[in-house]
Amino acid sequence: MSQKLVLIDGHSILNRAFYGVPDLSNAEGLHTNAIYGFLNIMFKILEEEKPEYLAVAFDVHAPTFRHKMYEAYKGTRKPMPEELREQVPVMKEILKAMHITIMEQAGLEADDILGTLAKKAEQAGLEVSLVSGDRDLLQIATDHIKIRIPKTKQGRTEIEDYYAADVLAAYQVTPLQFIELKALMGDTADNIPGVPKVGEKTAQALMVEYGSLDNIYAHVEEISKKSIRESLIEHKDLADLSKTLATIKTDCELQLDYEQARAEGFYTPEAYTLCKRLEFKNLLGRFEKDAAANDSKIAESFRQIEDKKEFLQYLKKAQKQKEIGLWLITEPVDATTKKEELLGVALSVSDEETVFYALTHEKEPEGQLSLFAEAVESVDDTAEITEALQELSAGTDTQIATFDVKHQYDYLDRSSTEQYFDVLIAAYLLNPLKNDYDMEAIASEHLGILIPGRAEVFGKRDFRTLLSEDAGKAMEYACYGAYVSRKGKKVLKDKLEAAGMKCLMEEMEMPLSLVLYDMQKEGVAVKREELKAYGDALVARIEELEQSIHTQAGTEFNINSPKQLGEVLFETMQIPGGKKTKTGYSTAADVLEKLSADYPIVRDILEYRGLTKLKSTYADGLAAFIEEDGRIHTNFNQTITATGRISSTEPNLQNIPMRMELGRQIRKVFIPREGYEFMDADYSQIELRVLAHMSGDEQLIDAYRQEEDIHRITASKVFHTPFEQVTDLQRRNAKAVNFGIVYGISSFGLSQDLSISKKEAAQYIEQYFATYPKVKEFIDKLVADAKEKGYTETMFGRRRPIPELSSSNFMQRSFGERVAMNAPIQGTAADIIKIAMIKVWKALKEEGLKSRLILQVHDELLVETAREEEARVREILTENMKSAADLAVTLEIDLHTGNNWYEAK
DNA sequence: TTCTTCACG
DNA sequence: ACGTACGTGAAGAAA
Repeated sequence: MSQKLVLIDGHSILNRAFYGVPDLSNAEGLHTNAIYGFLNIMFKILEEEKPEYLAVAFDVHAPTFRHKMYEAYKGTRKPMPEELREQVPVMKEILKAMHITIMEQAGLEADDILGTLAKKAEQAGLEVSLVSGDRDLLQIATDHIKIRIPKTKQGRTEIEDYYAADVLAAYQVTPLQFIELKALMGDTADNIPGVPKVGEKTAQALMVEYGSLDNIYAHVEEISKKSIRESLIEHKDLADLSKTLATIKTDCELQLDYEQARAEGFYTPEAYTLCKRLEFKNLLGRFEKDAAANDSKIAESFRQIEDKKEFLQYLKKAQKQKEIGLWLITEPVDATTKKEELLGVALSVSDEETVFYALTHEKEPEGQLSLFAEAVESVDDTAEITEALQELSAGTDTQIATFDVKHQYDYLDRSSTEQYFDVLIAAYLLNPLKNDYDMEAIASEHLGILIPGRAEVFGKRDFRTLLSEDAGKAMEYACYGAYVSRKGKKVLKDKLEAAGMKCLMEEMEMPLSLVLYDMQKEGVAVKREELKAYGDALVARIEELEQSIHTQAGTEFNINSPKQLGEVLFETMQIPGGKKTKTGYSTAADVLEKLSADYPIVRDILEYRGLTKLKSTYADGLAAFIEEDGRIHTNFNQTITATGRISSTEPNLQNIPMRMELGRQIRKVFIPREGYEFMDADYSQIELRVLAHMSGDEQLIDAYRQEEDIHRITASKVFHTPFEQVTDLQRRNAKAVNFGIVYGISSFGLSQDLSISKKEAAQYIEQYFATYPKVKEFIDKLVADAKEKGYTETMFGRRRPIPELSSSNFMQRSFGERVAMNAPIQGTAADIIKIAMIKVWKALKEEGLKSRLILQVHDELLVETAREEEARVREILTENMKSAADLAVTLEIDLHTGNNWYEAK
């Protein structure tokens, strides 16, 4: 058996894959569909052929001789879409990482490289498979050179194979004649003009009859069809040019280094890391076992300390270190609670030394006393270890790098945050668009090292199980955490500094992490019984509505199912209001509301929807989160949002009903503890004020100086109406435009919101911009700057990348533009309230007050206030919120107190 | 797991 | 011509 060479036409396959694979992108916003498709095709071919050698050819972007000839003839080539262009360098990077030979040479097209290499290999006695999406290559086919054309359809890749005989069978011409066939018929995709009026059929007939281009012209007078004959004669120059264009060179000065082109050693750690970054989860398996061998080098320096005394001494010694990495592993005590216990401590002091200690926990004796109870020296050493950790982390002599510090404050010194650096927060600031920031991702993206992933190590096990089942793995996993934290700090700190976010990190996010920790720890008291009663009260009405809806529909169905509901309303009942979504009928509230006037059943459905939402999400949902202390401890997440806001989960306490009275009643179950009251302060239109400041628009700033209803003033200015005569409608419209500006205005969006025509909406916007000209200037500049830099920035330097801005897709690009307008405004407002939170928290703490900050809802702070401290807390909130930022307009707040959250709003 | 809907700012 | 307002999280259904 002779040896085999696989040659791949890089751009052509990438192109095929780009159009054949649905749009994909990773968390960085990089499009990846073409790369994904390419790799799939390549792996498929490799598995089929098992070749000895492999090379990929690319065009160099500089125009080649053939292009120039063509461009001289007719314009330029169609540009490559940006989504594809950005994938080319990454594709090459991944091929390089896989040690696959890339052939490219200025002045040579990929076709010529492929043709030359194929012919040379054939002469050397190899079997050649040439993979391309381009039928042009068929002219190269012989008995030993197989042209393979992959077709991607419906996610499946099928490959058409052509030896010389197959070309003859398919086109009735030999591969060499195929060149002239192409020259006659042309190829728009390949920019070969061809002879006008000669298409595939005519060209084929001519070639079959005359055998060559020369022979056709020798007998051109015999051609019966007048129009074809004349076109051939008139456009002989085009035929000749086309032949030159269509001919692939096979005699270039080019050598393939067969040693380097060996088809082996693809699965390198670099390639694995890249695949991971590109989020090709199902390709990762190919790399894993080879990559695993490489992991162990770092892990060789990891060790476990078994003896508690030894570990305590180690912690003491570590206090002399200036920089350490520390990672504490905690897990909930059991599935019923959020309460966690400390399971392990990993400490990394240098590249050579990272250690791990596993804590022991005394377990309650179950059932009868064991005979061996005396023999088991199982004591809970949490207290001792915690004490040592507190000592280690107190003061600023030892800088501690860690991952997710908020989850570890239980065991650390909390008198300041200056000694901590959280690589999780740093990674978030550097790119807030990612879905998760696990240790593996940070290690690979920022340190370029490969570490075993959580899923890989744990499977479905938790850390506790892992410790008992595979202590070595558990130790290694924990140590990686400390190691990556310590190493990552240096890199991330530099990156933050370079991006101008050092201050944001050190003075805003790190202190905030402790504030959020305290808020979570504090929680908020909820009246369990009242919440239950609220839910029960809903049930009766829900059941009544369910009956009524089923009766009116004449059929029993699941009202909660949009699919069934759509079918019942728009098919069974024949209610007009047609399709909307790709999966079926839309039954969203705005659709149903338009129908509710005419159809009683629709009114019932809307009411039903509202009530079941309250029951499931709030009544039942919240009840499940009340802990033993009678309080709900939400998670405040600091590394989720794209704009810098914080988010709340398990449960979400940032979306408790407010706008509708019935829902709002739920707020009555949130109560202060005995002897306390709630004090709630929210910023008044903080985003619009931020807009006024950032744009510097004198009119808008002036409007705020008047301390009057801003929407009314806007209406007065925009509609040229005296302030007192502004109608409610005018005010509502002005308010919608104000909101629209903050969201990244579009006439369509505004028209939807106000139920007016796009044209009218556009007029409002125009008038608004005429009133506030600098606002227009400002948001235009935001978009322009973002396009140039690829990201937007808040007043405090927080960045948000906007990859969509370079999209060739209108929808995506428009989205990017709206985001560019919104993110700096929403983000700056988020920054301001974060500053306020830190200031309020500090003031309460420094003055030794009992009152506590417990909730944040984007522009609102809730303080559980000791009654005797009311006056002082009022001052603290007011002062600190107002002075959180120095803007051209004042920051105003609305502040209320009450015996529950309902009263305090 | 993904989609649809809906609660909040 | 394209088809949306910005930012979240949770529940239930469908796939």
